Amino acid sequence: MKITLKDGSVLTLADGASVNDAALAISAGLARAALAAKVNGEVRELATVLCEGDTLEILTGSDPEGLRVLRHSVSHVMAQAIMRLWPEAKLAIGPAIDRGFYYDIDRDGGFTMEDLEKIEAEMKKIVKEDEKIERFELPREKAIAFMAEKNEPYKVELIQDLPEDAVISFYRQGEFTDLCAGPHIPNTGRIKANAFKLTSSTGAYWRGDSKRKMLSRIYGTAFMKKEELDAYLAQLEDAKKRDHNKIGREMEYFTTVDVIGQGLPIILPKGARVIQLLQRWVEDIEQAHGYLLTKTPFMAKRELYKISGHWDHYLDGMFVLGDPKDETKECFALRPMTCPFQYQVFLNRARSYRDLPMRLGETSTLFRNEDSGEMHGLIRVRQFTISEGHLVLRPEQLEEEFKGCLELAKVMLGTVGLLEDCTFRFSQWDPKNPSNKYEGTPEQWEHAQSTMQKILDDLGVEYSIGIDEAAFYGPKLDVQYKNVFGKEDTLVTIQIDMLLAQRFGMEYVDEDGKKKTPYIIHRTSLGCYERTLAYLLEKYAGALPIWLTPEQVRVLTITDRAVAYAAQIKEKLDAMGVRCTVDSRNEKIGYKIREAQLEKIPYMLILGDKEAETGEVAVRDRRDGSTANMSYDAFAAKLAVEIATKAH
RNA sequence: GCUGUUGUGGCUCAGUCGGUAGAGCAGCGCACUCGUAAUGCGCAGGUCGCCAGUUCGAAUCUGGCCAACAGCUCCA
Repeated sequence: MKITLKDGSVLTLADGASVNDAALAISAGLARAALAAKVNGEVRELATVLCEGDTLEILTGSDPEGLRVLRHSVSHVMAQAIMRLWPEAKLAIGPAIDRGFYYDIDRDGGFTMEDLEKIEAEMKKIVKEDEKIERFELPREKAIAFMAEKNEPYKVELIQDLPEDAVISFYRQGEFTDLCAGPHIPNTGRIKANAFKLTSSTGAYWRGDSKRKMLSRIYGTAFMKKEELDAYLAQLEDAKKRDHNKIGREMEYFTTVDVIGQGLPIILPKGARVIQLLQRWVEDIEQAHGYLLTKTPFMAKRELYKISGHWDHYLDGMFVLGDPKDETKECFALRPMTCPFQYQVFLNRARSYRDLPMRLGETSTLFRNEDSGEMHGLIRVRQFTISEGHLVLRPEQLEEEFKGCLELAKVMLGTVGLLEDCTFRFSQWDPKNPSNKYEGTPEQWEHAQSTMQKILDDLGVEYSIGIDEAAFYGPKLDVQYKNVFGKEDTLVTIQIDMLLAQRFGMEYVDEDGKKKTPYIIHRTSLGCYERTLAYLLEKYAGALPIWLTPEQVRVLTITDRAVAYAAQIKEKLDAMGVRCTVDSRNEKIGYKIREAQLEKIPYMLILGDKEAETGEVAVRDRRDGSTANMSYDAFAAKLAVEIATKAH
């Protein structure tokens, strides 16, 4: 028979040949490195028998899909090791994930780091035993009985929840058998004993449901070569050095204090300056894009939130002042969003279609009573300020205005340098959501979502779909960003809302003299300033682009004789609006340079007798430590260009 | 909220068996006036996260609470 390989070439094999035979026919080296294969586009294992006309791509550790198969098998080996060490443990699920794998296990007391070492040692034995990994299938009832007999209640539940017609497969290696759809590598010996590592142990709810039991999850990762594992672990360590929560505190951008409370960071002068720069910039750009700046209260009576629906959907997340249940007394709540406040601007008087689109922008501080375990540095806090905005629209303006919002957000994210690492998520409702989260009719949702989809497709936006990620009033386009630990959060959001205008009685008089209900877009342009600052610190490892950095230039004197000259230079820099300080302390120049370097100040001007005499400045560049003597004017010109172009 | 780890001067950390706290850096003072990543000497700084309990005696043992970190769940 003939099969087609990835590069288009045709391989002739005996009938009944397997993927492994094909790999051997290509080269012995490939057969040794092979972990799985893509047959007609589907990931299959090496034992798969090929058919005439199949297309074949052999997968090794250098293919992401091959690595996934390997890691999935390593998770089985880990489960086997755990069952050898602690036979009373109960297995839940153990998939491969982006950076490795995990297995959820029910065992009293969880696992300590010492336990992980024991497990690793046992895993190495299993690798050495080189057990064959074999697949077999069982009919539903037998499969349930099999796992019940093994006293694996989680596996029984998993099988029971499979569709009636599902193929129920198992994988066996030595004495260990696990319920699993596969595919897997052919034998445990193909795992490199020095190229996997168990990285952490933590809690995770059974089936991701916080009402159910918390199991112990062990995370690990695996590669084909020790060097790849070492490089990965080194890269993780390196990423942690960029953690904004560490450098943001060390470099004095923010801090937290016990007596103020969780999720309420103190933004220190450097952080406050960066946020001020961002806010001014955003407000100015939005003004240029036709936004009207508003300033609305931080709190309102309970009645406002009842109209908006937040009282019903969001009460737990709000800071309430007063007794929320006592209807005889006034009760206020700090705002968790700006929508109903900003709508009052529209409602201020009767509106004409000529007023639309009405683009309202506000640098808006919000308060959300997050659960105590959710706070994280500046990324997840209880009080934060966003570049909020609401656009009130005629229906036919929706598409163009949505595009405008996306373009604006892209320009801003691009300017600060974060756009290249962003991904887009189309957050949709889940009509099956059991907790009655969503308002509006299926028709309204269908309309809002199909409109958004059309816009996204027209714009050629590459996006993933997030089911059950919508707001209660409409679908969202979320711009997502990952922190140094790989955890993703929303940076910017653009939402279509076809419900709230009606609830607030927002209307406009159309050309035909009839009153109509507008559409609304909720959007942010640069998102939450605290969060954006956090990501900027991580992206640039604390060395922010020069237009944003709190201190752009530091003037360092070599001796007291240069102090007067330094003051002259500073005066000139001040006059051009450069953020600059003079370090005229009586310290050695190396000491001052070291400090400025650690503070990641872009330029140092080092001034001594020579410079005072010639009227030049010695410019030291933070990035490479290079120095060059030049006239002040030459430096000022270069600096002005870098700041004006917002270089990064 | 849940699981786990952690909490000692501003920062990084030491502190043995329960006997009342120690270093480096930073800060302050003095001397040095120095050419591209740490000059020397000296001084000061802590209710050991908070509150109870056990004990003759608690940084150390027990409990509760608070906060920080990672993960889960939730979310901008």
